[in-house]
Amino acid sequence: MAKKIDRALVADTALRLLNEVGLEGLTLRAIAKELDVKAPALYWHFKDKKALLDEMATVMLRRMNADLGELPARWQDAIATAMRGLRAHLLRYRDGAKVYSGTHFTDMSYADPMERHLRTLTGDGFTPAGAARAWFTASSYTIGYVIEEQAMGPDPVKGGEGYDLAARAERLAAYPLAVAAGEEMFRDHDRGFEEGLAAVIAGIGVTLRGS
Amino acid sequence: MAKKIDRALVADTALRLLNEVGLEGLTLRAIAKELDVKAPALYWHFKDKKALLDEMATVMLRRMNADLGELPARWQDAIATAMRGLRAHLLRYRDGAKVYSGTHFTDMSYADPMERHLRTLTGDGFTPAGAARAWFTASSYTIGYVIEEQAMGPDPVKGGEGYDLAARAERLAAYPLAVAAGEEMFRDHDRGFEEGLAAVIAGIGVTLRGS
DNA sequence: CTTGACAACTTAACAACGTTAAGGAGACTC
DNA sequence: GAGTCTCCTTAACGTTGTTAAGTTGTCAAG
Repeated sequence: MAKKIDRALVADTALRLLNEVGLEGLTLRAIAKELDVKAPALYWHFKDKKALLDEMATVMLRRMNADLGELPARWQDAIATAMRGLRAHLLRYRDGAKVYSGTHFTDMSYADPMERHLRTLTGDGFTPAGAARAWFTASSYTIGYVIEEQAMGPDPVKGGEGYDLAARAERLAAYPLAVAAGEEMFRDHDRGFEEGLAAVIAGIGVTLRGS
Repeated sequence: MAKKIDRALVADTALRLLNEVGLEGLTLRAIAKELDVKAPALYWHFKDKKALLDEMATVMLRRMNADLGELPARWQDAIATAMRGLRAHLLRYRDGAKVYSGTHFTDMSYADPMERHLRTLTGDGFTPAGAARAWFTASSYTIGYVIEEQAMGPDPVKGGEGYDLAARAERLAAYPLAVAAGEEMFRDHDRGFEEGLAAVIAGIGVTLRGS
């Protein structure tokens, strides 16, 4: 009841609430109520709502890095593991990718894991610039993928009704490839992500390594 | 003064205004004022604000497809041209990528160009599913890239002061690769996009073609 | 002409939002 | 025991998306 409130607790509570109400429903008053506090109290800990969202993204990143453990030795596995972890953590929260993307982090906890990942790449034939480019390219793919994934609604293959593919097929009867593409894109996001990720990593090896 | 207002005019005006005020400043009252009309009038043409944003994204897509012309014959060039066009149109508007991503289109004008692009791929050794995966992978990369690009602010190489790289380098003195990565990522977005795109396309050729 | 209907707006108002100003309770210091 | 600092409350402001109800213009039917 009379718990001590600090930045970490606010951000954690906000992330929990995010899963229940989504980004639209994530108001300062709702977060405050969850903390048994009135809305203006949050302004003691954060200068405005954007600062709170930045902190939430930073907490997501910290948790992701905490899950990291030993890095794989092969650079392909290092990138693949990191991107799977990134996607998994973005998917843990409703609209997680939207919250994460385009915020900038409130501390430097990202630097150490990033340095280790980049060192794996440079130790394997990448120039520093090439490693950075590889990292940014894979991250862009992952974030873009998850944004679309979360915007599409629940994965139909996992039970939930995400999108009416039959109706879509009827509207697009004149465009058979577009129909097939829809069925490819709306089904089984896990497999789809892996296929795209494999392509991105393979391409990084071909065009970015050693340049 | 007494122009006829319809959905297309509203969406076009909103897109123009977007460049002046950004997504945060894009209120219904501001859009209405631009049209010499009061805010509730917009509800005659759109059921709510989200429907207007969907229409804006659709207009962006239509303009993109209008710029399309003859498709390149090689599948690599088809994807590269399409993704450069996508990025260029997302960049035409402030927060363009955020508006575009995660909205769903209000008509079927996307189907015909998509079908033609996919046909280029299937005519070049891709299965329908492989072509769809290739398309979605490249689009995810492009959208993710532009979201980060627009969130980072203006390209420092083009004059504007986007981000203080010197201060960043000082904070991260213990992490030399992360410093180098920052300089790679914050400079010259055009070249960075091309390098990542080349990697993605190369990887698509290796892992997705003929499967 | 008048009537009536429909389309395209206006005026007025609502609840909810982010945010600020001012103040109060409780603990810690000198 | 007075003063200061931290952390929160109460009250309020201006804006936002949105709804309800009424007004104007247009046009066809009788």
